Amino acid sequence: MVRERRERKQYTDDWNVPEEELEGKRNFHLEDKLSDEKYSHQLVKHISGHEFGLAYMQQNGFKEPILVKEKAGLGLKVPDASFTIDDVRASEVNNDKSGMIPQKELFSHLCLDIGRRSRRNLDVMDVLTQKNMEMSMKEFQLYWENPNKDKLLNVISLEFSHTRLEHYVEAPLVVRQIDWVDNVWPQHLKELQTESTNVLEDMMYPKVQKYVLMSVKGCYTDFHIDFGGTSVWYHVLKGRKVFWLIPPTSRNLELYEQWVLSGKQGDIFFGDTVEKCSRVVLEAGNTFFIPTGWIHAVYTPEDSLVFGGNFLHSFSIQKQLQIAQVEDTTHVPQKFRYPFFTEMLWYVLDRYVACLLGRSHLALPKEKEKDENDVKTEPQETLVKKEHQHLTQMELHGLKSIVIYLHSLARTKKCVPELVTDPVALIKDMKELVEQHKDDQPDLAVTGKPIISWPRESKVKRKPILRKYGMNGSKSREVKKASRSDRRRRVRCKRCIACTRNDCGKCIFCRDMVKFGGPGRMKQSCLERQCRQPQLPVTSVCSKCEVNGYQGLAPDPEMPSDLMECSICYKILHPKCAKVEMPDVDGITNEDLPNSWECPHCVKEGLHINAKPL
DNA sequence: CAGAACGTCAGT
DNA sequence: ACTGACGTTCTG
Ligand SMILES: [Zn+2]
Ligand SMILES: [Zn+2]
Ligand SMILES: [Zn+2]
Ligand SMILES: [Zn+2]
Repeated sequence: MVRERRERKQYTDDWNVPEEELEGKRNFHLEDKLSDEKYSHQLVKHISGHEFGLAYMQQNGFKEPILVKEKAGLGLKVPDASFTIDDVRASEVNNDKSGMIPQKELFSHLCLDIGRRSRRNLDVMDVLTQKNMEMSMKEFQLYWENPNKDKLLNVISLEFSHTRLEHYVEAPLVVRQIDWVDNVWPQHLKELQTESTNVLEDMMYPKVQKYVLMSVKGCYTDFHIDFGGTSVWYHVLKGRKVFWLIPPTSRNLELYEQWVLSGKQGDIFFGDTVEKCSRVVLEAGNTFFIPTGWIHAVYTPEDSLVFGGNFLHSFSIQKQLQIAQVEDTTHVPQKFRYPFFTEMLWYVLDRYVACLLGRSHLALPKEKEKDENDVKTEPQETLVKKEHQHLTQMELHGLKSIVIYLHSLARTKKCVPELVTDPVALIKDMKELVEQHKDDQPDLAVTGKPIISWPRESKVKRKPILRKYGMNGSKSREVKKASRSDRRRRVRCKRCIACTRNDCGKCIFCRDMVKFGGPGRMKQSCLERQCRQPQLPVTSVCSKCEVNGYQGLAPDPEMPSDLMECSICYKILHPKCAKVEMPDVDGITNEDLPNSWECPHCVKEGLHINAKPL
């Protein structure tokens, strides 16, 4: 992936090279490079999806490209390959389910959706002229489906987070565990992101996590290094790809700089100027991982569809910083670089200090159960402390180099995020952290557990008052577990804080409501109005005596029902009626939910032990 | 009866 | 896991 395909273009722009020279194309033949035996030696590590976890990372770091042939075990989610538009067979065969959208359409629907929602044109590279051009998603779809193409167009910088497509794709688990965007960047900032475009001004976080690449046969992307020293995951959904790979040794990076600055990219196949260049073929279904700084070129031998993403992480920090410096010296414009690269470094320091020393220097908005008040607060005391956690050498050295790197920046280029209240104190804490960990043992650092991550509670904030309505969790055969349909539906109490609020008009359910201009299909309560004490319907009656919860009187809104509903068998009873049947056992009242207990019968049966959490 | 919205399901 | 869609239940 490249943030926006720049390649040569960036430099031709800057230097104002006449058009004619651009038309010159290549002075080498790709066929030679595709077959030449001198690229045959392998620099790529082949491992299984299960092996490539966080522990692998902590053990080995990520210094060589990794090829995983089968995605099983990676924790990667991609759409079914039948997604692709040319799987005509699927669309013909699936006539069982009537009224279904033909599979054939799905891919283009999704891609169109990207275009529609972002109101943005695609950045498309014309392979022959190496020039970027814009076109609408619709135009590209026509091109893609047209069997008689008169030129080579390549889509390699289409980031699709915050589009419909995004939910079809999840990065491999390791990546999600180490990606700084997921584990370092303040969550609330990322959540503010709405635009699906990659316009820097609208970007609230480094939006580089999910790319789709669409390339027709013959496409070629010349040698480059991924922006900001990012690593890459790269899954070939359909088609095939050929990579030429060059390790980021100091010597090679130096040569790379020269090659880029020479402006002679079209004349020289960069792979021929270095000592080692390795070629690898990726088949459909393969997942490829490119480490920081690896210089690579890509050829597309057949129409291809690829999902991938870029990420920074803690196991190649020094290299990442080194690549950032390469970008400096080759004058790569900001818009082609990792967004908020330097800001991210500050956040990294804070995250490590917060997670290991328990002191955060971030002024984060506090989320409290107290409702109502969502205000900013001071930097927080994170009271997470356990036994000593060992850091890998990679992390330790990396963190040190961040400090040095930030220190080396000119005052105006330090990019301290506003949220970082006291950068000086932060640096000081980091130095203390490094000191504390100077004797950390590498083998003890291989835990398979992330050191830095956000508390996973963000979503659980909304009280799970109605814990899991249906569901038994019990395997026991003959348990006369009431089928879920027997469960009495609850209704809002109309008195709690939530019930007395007004519809917010902004949440998904409000926006769905007809009164707010929505289609009214979801038919759900406003999120702000989710009842804290859902009641049994006033029409409920005891299953034993068939009297309601109000001594047979008319329901009084002031008086609570005296019926109890069993959270296990769902029977509704007066406690006194239950007592008659089973005098020796008491029910267990559930404090979280009004009129809820585990009835004496279920308690006696010991069924409550099956009450699984969640 | 209309209006609200609960719990569940299927698709992603 | 997350979300939207839906049938149905509940209230007044
Ligand atoms: Zn709302
Ligand atoms: Zn309520
Ligand atoms: Zn009764
Ligand atoms: Zn029961």
